[in-house]
Amino acid sequence: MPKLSRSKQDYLKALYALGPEGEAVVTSRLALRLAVSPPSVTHMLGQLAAQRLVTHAPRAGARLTAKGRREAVEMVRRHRILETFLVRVLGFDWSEVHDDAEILEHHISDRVLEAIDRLMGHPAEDPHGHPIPDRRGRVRRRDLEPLSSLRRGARATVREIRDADGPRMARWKQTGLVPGAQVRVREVRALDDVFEIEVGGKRVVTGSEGLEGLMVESAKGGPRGQ
Amino acid sequence: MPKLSRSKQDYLKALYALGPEGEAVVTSRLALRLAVSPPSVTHMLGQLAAQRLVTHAPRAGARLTAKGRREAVEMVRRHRILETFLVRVLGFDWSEVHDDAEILEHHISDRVLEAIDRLMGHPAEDPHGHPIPDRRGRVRRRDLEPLSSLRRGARATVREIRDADGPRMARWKQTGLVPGAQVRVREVRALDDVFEIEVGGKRVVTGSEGLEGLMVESAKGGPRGQ
DNA sequence: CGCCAGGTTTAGTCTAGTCTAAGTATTCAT
DNA sequence: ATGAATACTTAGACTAGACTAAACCTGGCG
Repeated sequence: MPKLSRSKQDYLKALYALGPEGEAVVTSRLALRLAVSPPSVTHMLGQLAAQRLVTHAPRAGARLTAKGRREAVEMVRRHRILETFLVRVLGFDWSEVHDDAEILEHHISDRVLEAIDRLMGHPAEDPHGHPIPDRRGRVRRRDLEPLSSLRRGARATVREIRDADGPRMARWKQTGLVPGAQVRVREVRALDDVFEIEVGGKRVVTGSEGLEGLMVESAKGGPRGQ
Repeated sequence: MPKLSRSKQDYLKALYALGPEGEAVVTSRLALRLAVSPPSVTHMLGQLAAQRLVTHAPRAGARLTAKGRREAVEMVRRHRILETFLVRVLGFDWSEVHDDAEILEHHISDRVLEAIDRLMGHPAEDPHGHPIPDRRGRVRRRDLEPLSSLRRGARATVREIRDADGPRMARWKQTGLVPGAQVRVREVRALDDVFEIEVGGKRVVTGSEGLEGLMVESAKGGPRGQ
């Protein structure tokens, strides 16, 4: 089994991000995500299919096989361990570690990865709140929803930051929107797209656009508690 | 100025290793070192010359320009910082860190490299005893000689381990031949190539072959004056 | 003084991954 | 039902970096 090229690893990762359970993903969506032309995607899917990492029916999109998913989850594990390392050990801010992890995940050997993981005591979550798959590829799944989908009065806990845009994450961090933060929705105005929430006693007003990627866990007991 | 490809970085590093002060290095020597065919070397030297990183006169070999040497020293710095990190922080043995550093040196960003360097307090030497160039590319030069060149009765201190062969380094380490170790030459028999030395009170007998790459600093006042 | 052996360079090919241009299939609206 | 818009695939070409085969110096020896 030849080791996968960086490019192939990237395709599998993208496929996993867009269809984690083996849902079909169409060419253009993949092309967009990987910043590559559609023909390149078709071409690469052909190769991945030949290696039984995906199935590819013309015009019906591609889906990960079990084998392909294993590879993808492995990359996710690497990425998250590296981000955690960059933050916890090297002291970077979690808003600025994505790109370095993105490169290193392809080049670090298993032994170095495991040594880093051991050094940190096998963390279960990365700095953005994402669960880190274990060595056997199992991912703890949680039931989260976008903060922007909450209704007025709802309370919730921020769990994950799904984004790769540094400045935006830095802004969230500054306003207290970090994993673990308690939030309450004070006002939702669909008309002019205004979202007003309370984070640790502070009021924050924004458009729903500004919350894209913030995933929360709803507080039990419904929107009218306490 | 486009960043250099991994391959180009490797060529420059090899050129530096074989002719650190800009001495001419012939095609075949480079080909051997890089495990690549001679035509590949000629081809690549053409490109490096076009970028003013080397000068290349047909059949006279190539030599690094100042610019090329800067790049090469930068790679050496990266390599040595990474090896130090793998040993000091991740707990690897110095006999087994070369290969990982070899890959990572090409892919780690400046900011991560500097963060690692800071974390370790800007070490001056790597685990094999090699000086780490500073950020401006200055290398502290020392006056060392091969252990195998010492004469009977000479005393010296081991300073550098110039090798990339893991098992061999592990053997040295086990017999106490590590940077800083004091050695005394008890016997040299050129005829049957036997070298008998004393390391920390222990006697070690070997062929001169088995000492290739061990660099020492002669003790002052010893039999090997000047 | 010439010629052979060696290493060096030229020439042409291969692979992986990308691209653009053009062709084909599907879907949607009239 | 048919044509237009959209999306996917095919075809062909480019790049970097490697390779092999063959041509080309050049130096040493007869």
